[in-house]
Amino acid sequence: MEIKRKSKQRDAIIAELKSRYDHPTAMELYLSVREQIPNLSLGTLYRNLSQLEECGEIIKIPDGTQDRFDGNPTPHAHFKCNGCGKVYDINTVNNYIKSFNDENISQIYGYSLILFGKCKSCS
Amino acid sequence: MEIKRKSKQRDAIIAELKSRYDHPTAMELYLSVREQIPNLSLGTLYRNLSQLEECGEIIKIPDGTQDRFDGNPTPHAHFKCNGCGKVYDINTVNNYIKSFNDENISQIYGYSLILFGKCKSCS
DNA sequence: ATTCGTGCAAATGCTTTGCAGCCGT
DNA sequence: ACGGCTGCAAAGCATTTGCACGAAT
Repeated sequence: MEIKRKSKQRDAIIAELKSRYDHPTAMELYLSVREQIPNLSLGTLYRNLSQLEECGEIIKIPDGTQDRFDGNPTPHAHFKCNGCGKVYDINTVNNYIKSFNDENISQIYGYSLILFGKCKSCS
Repeated sequence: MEIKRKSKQRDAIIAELKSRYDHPTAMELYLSVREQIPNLSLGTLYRNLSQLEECGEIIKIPDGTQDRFDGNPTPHAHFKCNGCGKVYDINTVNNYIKSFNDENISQIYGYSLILFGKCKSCS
């Protein structure tokens, strides 16, 4: 599906997602955007999130439980702390992954890497 | 939750999962194991899968849509082909990831890496 | 005998979808 | 005015859970 018109709902969703760096779940995002657009529908949120993901504006992070969303569409890795539950960005692996070679692989379009462990402030 | 007794259902689930290398979804696994245990319940399958994941016997692969399961608990990367939908194992990244360093990270327990692209036979 | 594990079915929770009306073009 | 986008509510689907019974120790 493609985006043909603008809407204040979608603008607010994008703005909210790009302004924060905590990789919210759909519900967290919903609650935030609702502060500006009180009658925003959850269906609209999901419809917009999948449209935006499809056209590469945002990315979806499967973290094992719920999906999370990231306003930074450049593929990058994530680190999830078992202690505090925070999800951090990691940018330095990118080149390594992209140039990765394997007998089965012909082309790599993208990836999702999530590390699990303990962050410095939790240990 | 911990495993206290043995059951033929769990044995069959483990055996099936360890004998195949295609990273089945819960439903695919259910249908296979049902050939040996026709009245296996889906609830039992899920209960066992999460127990086994918890005690490190198997791992869960979040691939963006449904979860898949892997009988090889050693952390390793996966590659999913957009063309045929197959999920391949990749073992060579392991050392790189495990030794990875970042200012926020204190310890890495495990990771989930999935690459998306086209495999050789699909291009 | 105890109590864990199972089958069954109902419940849950996230996400998707159908539809009528609204809004951007 | 046309057709996409929205809100609402119902539906969908994977997964979880409550309960009574069967099975392992």
